[in-house]
Amino acid sequence: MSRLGMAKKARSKATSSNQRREESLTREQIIEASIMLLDSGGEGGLTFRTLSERLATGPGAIYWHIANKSDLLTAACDAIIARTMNAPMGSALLGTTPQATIRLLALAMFDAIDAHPWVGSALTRAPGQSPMVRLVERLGQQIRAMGVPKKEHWVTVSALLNYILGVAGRNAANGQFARTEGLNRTDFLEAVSAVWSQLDIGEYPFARSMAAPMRSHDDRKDFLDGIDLILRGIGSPLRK
Amino acid sequence: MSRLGMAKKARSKATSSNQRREESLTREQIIEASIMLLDSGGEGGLTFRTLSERLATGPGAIYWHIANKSDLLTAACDAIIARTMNAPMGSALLGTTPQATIRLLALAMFDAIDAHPWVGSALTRAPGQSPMVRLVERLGQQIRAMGVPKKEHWVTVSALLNYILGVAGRNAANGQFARTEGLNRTDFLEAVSAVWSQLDIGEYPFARSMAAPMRSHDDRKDFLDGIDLILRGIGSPLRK
DNA sequence: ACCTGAACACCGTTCAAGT
DNA sequence: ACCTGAACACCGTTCAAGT
Repeated sequence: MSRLGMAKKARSKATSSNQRREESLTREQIIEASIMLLDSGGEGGLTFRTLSERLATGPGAIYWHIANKSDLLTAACDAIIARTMNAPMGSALLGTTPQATIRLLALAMFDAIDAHPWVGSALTRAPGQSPMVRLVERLGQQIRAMGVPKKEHWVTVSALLNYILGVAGRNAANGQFARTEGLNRTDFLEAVSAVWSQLDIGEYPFARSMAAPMRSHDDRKDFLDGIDLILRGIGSPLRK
Repeated sequence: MSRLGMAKKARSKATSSNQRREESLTREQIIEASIMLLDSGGEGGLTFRTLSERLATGPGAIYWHIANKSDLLTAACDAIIARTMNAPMGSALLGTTPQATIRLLALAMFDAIDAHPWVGSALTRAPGQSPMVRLVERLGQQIRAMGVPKKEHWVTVSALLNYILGVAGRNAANGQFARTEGLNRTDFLEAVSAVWSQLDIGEYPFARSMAAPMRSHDDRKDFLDGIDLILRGIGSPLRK
């Protein structure tokens, strides 16, 4: 569309009349375009062909700047996480308790993954890489501030991290699944709730009883309640 | 290989001389073969072509019994979860505390996802479907038995579920990632730990301090410790 | 140094045609 | 009712050839 034309013009203009400007494709441009494609088209929306169209080049050009698709996904994911962890909530955090800060961090991640659902699965596929490092660092500093003994740092950060990524990822998957079926999230939950409410009462009594809360629940609120549950566990003495 | 030949012979023999035996491909056969392919070749190992080779048919035949690949993955996933939740740990569970039962259930899931790493991501992509129902039911019955008030059932089951699937999934992803890089899990953790230990100390002090525990930790033990952390939270009174 | 774009070896899925 | 297998419209990735 016009976007393509503009990109092409901008680049050729830079090449012809502006020497100091980056004349060539940059890694950042590629990642930025990837994020837009992932946001609008889901995981399947990012293709070396659509991407190169958007950047007004050939598919081969991208491989000069990026190793492969997995590399590209990790980089896009990292960009989102970096933005989220460095967001200007910084000042609001000072002076409150570490618990409150953890809640804010968790909520920021929840909202980021909600806005960029593909981040959920990308994070799982890139263990130990830079997106994860950023997350662990921010959570860890609050765990330290809470006075959790060093021996428990690893378990504590792992419990929080996995809960956050687990719920946020599942929430995002709900949204994507709903979109695939052509429903909005409310209608989707309505539909799942309807199915659960008709489960065999002898075999699935508990799951059946979850149909009602599923229909009326607030994803963000429940997410925070779970964080509180874990924070409570962190604060409690060991049972045995 | 010989397996292919055998399958072919068995089916043609059934067709020619045994009337009551299933002459045609069944959904179960397809799912079973899919599980084997997924186990040995990872997510990319399941292909309609490899699958139909293994079943000694054409790719089109599978579509008579299965809607599409997503349907196939969910069905394979459900088969694993069903087996895991109905495993003969049943008798050992009676008479112990609900907490102990939850630990056993969680560990069974951890081991199942460790043995079938593709289950982790398949579960995320099929929210609200039958695999999930089975899990929620088993966990929920124990939550009831613990005397958790009804109002907290939803949050509690969601916290446990997400922790279990989150950690198990991440653990499985570690294993797969390592395999892709041609390492075993120990060497992989060693490598990640080495990278983390060289992070900038000003920017990532906490993540850096996690390098050591990452090298020496026991995945299953840490997983259980996290479960205990959450169980502790469930047992504690609300803070405010 | 960076880009082009055709080519390769795959995918999931469909569908006329068979039995 | 169930299967065959060629065909379609895609993928990610490579690589000779260009500038």
